[in-house]
Amino acid sequence: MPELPEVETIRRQLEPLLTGSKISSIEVLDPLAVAPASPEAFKRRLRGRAITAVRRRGKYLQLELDTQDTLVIHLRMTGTLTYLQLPMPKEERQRLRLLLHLDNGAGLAFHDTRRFGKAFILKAGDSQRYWARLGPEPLDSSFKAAYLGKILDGRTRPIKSLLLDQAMVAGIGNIYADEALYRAHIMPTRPAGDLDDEEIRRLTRSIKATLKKAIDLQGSSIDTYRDSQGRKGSFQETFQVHRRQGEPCPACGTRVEKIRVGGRGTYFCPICQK
DNA sequence: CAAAGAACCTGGCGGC
DNA sequence: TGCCGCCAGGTTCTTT
Repeated sequence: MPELPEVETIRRQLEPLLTGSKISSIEVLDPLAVAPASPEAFKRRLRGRAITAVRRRGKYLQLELDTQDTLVIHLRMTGTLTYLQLPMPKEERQRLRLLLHLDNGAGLAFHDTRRFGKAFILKAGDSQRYWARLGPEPLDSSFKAAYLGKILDGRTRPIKSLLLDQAMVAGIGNIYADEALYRAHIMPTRPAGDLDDEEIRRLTRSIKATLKKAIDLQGSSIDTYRDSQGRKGSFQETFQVHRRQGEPCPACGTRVEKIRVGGRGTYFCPICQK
């Protein structure tokens, strides 16, 4: 579920709450959440550590530690991170995978219904290599039409599949790929290498504008996404096409269609997008 | 090497 | 009401 805007929303909320606080103890309720590390090894590297910074790269949240290690968390489809006062009410321990106790009496809870989410410790020496796997941040100034044009060149995959490839651009997922392509008036199925310069410029601008607006609205809550205080985002109320099959296109009134692209449900306006 | 498909999990929903 | 298949915001491994 959570894409760049959702993870950034959580990051902004947690940064002032976590920076400078110390992890006093750790509960690993689901070993799968920290696998392939053992719960013991995971806890050993975290216990007693202070959090020095809260950052984000793509859809990954990074809690930097005073050891120079980083606690990395990926929420995948259904993960949530909640900041709360301890002890937790019993009913909130449903589907709890991980709980960090902080020295100020608060806790950071990682819930995850589908159990795809992961938490792991990245050692300082492995950091550079690990993050180099990802493409640039789409909101950075380094993400320009010239870069996008270069990576699209010669590729036959649908443009949407390429936007979802984290090695090309980091942080875009199914929601924002659909919304950005609609905004750029480009069909999700277009072979990436066929886009002309004007379309590439339009797509670059659309990606940035869509993600910025989504951050302003605290992300999208279709089903399970919640921020660090358990609240929903509101960008879903502004969806133009995503999850709106059969409803009218906001621009021309034509019914929004749904197809499958790269195995993912894909929504578009057959008139406005070329 | 690029691209497509399956696998990893759980739960909700529609159809029968 | 019960069972079955399909679908879901993501990533990674395998196959073609």
